[in-house]
Amino acid sequence: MTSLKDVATIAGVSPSTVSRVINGTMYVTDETRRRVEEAIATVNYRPNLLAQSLRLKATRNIGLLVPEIAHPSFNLVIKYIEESAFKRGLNLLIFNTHNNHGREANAMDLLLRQRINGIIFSRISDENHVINMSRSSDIPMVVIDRSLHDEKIPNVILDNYLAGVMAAEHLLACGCKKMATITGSFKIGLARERFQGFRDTLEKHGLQLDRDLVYEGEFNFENGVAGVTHFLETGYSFDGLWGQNDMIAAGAIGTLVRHGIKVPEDVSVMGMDDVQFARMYCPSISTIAQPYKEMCEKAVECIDKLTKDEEVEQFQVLYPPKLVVRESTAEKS
Amino acid sequence: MTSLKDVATIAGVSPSTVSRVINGTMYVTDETRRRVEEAIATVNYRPNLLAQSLRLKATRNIGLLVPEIAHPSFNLVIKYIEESAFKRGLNLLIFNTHNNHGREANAMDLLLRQRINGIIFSRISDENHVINMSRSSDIPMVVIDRSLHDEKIPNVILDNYLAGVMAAEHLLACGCKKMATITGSFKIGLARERFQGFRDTLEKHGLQLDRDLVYEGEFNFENGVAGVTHFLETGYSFDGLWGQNDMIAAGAIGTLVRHGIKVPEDVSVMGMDDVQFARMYCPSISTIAQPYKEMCEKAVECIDKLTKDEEVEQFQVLYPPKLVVRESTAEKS
DNA sequence: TTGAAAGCGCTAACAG
DNA sequence: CTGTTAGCGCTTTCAA
Repeated sequence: MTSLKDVATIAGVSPSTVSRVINGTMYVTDETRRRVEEAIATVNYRPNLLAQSLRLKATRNIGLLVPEIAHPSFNLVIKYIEESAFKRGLNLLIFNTHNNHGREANAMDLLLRQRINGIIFSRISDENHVINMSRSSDIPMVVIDRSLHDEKIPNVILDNYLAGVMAAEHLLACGCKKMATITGSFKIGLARERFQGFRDTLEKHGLQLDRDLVYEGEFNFENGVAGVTHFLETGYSFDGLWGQNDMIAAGAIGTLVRHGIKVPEDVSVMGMDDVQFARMYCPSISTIAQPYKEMCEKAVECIDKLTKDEEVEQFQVLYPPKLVVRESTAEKS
Repeated sequence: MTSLKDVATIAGVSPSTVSRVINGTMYVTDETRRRVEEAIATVNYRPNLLAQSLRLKATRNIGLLVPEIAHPSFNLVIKYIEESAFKRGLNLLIFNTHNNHGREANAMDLLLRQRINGIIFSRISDENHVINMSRSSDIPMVVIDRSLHDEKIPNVILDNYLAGVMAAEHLLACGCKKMATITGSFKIGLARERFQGFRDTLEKHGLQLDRDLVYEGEFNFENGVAGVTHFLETGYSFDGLWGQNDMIAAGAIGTLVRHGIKVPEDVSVMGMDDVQFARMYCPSISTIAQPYKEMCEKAVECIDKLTKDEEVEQFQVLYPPKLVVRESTAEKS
């Protein structure tokens, strides 16, 4: 590989001059500039980013930690983070943490040691050692998707309570009288918040949420299947159902249909997130969309600002969800 | 950040000794080793990977270029490449090329300039300048998913012709008499190969594939919708349909069902890839699975071998697809 | 406006 | 077994 030094020799100038031409850091005579540019072109010189980063103590790479790459919603997060990073000339390093503290710590270590420009976590674990690692470094960090209560790290998250409110309101608007819900684990804050928004809104409209129509489990397809199966086995009937994400909703709809229960005629079913397959499902899934694109853009913007030591206006940015009505819900006739 | 030099001072040894302790490159007295390790521990020293990489002219990072991060099948590719990379202590840089030559070239440039350890392309464009970039560098490269005819770059790809054969055979086994197929663009080699395998197999069993029951388009959901809509509008009927990927199949199934045509009772529908939502769909989608996990593992293994200047046994590794039978196909009663 | 020189943090001869 | 030295490729004072 040709180095800056080689270019300098060819152009008959000093290395510093070549550097100045490349980075435009100082004024250079038109004549010298021309000679340098010519030399660069003839040997097809490309600056070594490693050397540059070592010298400047900074890279143009950012790290993204997700609990599961193949999860449809993190899939969107990865896509949009990459997109925003690209726009700002940042490259993206991805780590799948599998919700595992060791993996998380390991990824952070690797990133910090490469003088990463910033780290975006979705679902940081609240294990102390990870937080401590972040504290002890001065690398910009942002949490997306799940809130973390640490004054130093900005949060870019959804208003999950409002999501619950909106889900309840839409099902009520459809004329549903008896609601069920299948949730993620209540150990996770956002599952509780979504649930509270949902329950509070039903109560406000004089509808009590039956405890036996609440099924708590994982944020996956199987849990949607398990929830509906449980409701049917215990003989509980309902005409409105909210799954706390689209995979739960898909499992629920499939199970209802396989039991000869029509969606949306007999039961209106809603999901959440608006992942890609929600619109491809049959029936297509009504859902509460997360503004992933804006949230990801914001997260990268935060990294950028923190890098430049600018103030990040709000410590916690709360994004409003959006209702998307499709086929799986309909007004009772 | 504390440097190796600091550790050396604290331990009262030379920098090289510290380096030797860390890398285990040479024998060091137990006593000195202890002192160095103690010093490392007290200041919580972590070697700077940038400096190390600059010196060694190599990183532990690899690059992955995909045409679309949010595409369900590339999603799996990303997941499994990350997994295989992690197992080998490699970090993953991701670029979304959007099938765009400029983006591709830009990503390669950025990667080469960081002395990336290797690059995995899925869907490299056959534009000359990208190939030329790869030729002129000595960085290990591998193509996954779409074949590239260049003697220097190993290919890790599926036997797409066989996939077509298997799809045809399964539909025949279901007792289908009149076949339709919705394909990706025939500009893409793998779409042609899949089609040929499908058509040849039908002919071998004495079934001619009706030209009017072949619909060519994009590899997406909309194309599945468009294909079936077209068939129905032109009055062509069929009892077996193969969509060349699962999204096409999903679009096709949804459109059939919405027209009151039952799947699989009236029409058996198959997809391809076995992406995540295939099993979540309703009806769940029978499909031709790609062994993504093994393919990704192979791709990373190739990078690893090429890095060590080992020979990569085969230039082109062809993987066999696998039939996965679910609800969307069934034997005619 | 340009060049010389130092140094980012590390490793690897080469001596001893 | 360990220290000294040079250098990976770049940027940035400082001086001319």
